[in-house]
Amino acid sequence: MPPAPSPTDTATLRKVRGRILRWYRGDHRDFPWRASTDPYPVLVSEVMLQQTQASRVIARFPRFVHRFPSAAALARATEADVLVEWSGLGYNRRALSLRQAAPSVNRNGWPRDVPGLERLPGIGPYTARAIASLAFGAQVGVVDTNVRRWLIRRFPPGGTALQALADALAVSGRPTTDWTHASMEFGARVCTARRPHCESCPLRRGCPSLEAPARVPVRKQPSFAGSSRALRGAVVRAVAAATHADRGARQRRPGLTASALASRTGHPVDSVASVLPSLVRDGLVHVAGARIRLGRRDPTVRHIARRGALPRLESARELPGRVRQA
DNA sequence: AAACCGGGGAG
DNA sequence: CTCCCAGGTTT
Repeated sequence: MPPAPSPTDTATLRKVRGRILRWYRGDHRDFPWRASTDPYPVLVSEVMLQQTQASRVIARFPRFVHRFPSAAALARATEADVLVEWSGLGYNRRALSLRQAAPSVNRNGWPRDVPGLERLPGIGPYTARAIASLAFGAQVGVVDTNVRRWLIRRFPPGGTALQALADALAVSGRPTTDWTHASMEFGARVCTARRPHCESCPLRRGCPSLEAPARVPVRKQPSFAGSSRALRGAVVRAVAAATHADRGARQRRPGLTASALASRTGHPVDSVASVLPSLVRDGLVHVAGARIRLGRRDPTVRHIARRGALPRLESARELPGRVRQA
């Protein structure tokens, strides 16, 4: 007698995949980052989308790729430029990682497999698989918070790791781009976190969570209001805004004093000062004299300022490299 | 494993 | 108000 079919046998997986794809092709949102499979815009959008609602990325993604149209352009930009363009998106360290990844792909080309992609700064298991799948057509499952939720509800923990389950669903012998978008969008719009739309779900038939969908716990976060993260964010935003304004005004002494920062963030100067060391350590700001400036200290600017003269053109590559963190 | 890292919108 | 969001890095 043959063994009972596993709840995750091939036929079931194919059925689930087909239903979600059919649902997706019938009705899906039109995001700007779905227009291209070029790895650079895919990378930019996926980093922006980390822990950030798609609705908030819609307006920012086109601006960013217009300002920095290629990995080469991003590599040429200063950290301050990138932070200004990133301002307001949150998790500012993402912008620095992205900026840092650019010269790497310029020198070495794009890593085409997941392990290679994961070695780029700011790219973890999710983003590496998203790029591999969306830009290079790799048959790998992409598990974001939406996919994780619907997989757990449709295939309650049965010993199969979520990643393996997602991988099995992705293997179809055909391009994975549609499936990857569909899988995430299904979780975002149908199998939602709070009140899933079971009544109109394409996976109604055979779903063990039908009508009694469990809450799938997400990583919990400390409260944001009044936190040091909120203060850090306010400081970086204020410095970025001042930097942006200085560019327009050809200001020769960019940056803000601590008291100006206190005034613009509405926090006591002591509080502002208390978060500066961590911001400096992260490379989000640096202190030049009495002013707080955006990004890491630029060694070439320091060199120029000290000598009071422009360096010769060919000496640019001999200038000291950026100071490594201790 | 737990802490840290933004900010905003939905419920 | 709480919860959640196309996560990653560091300790």
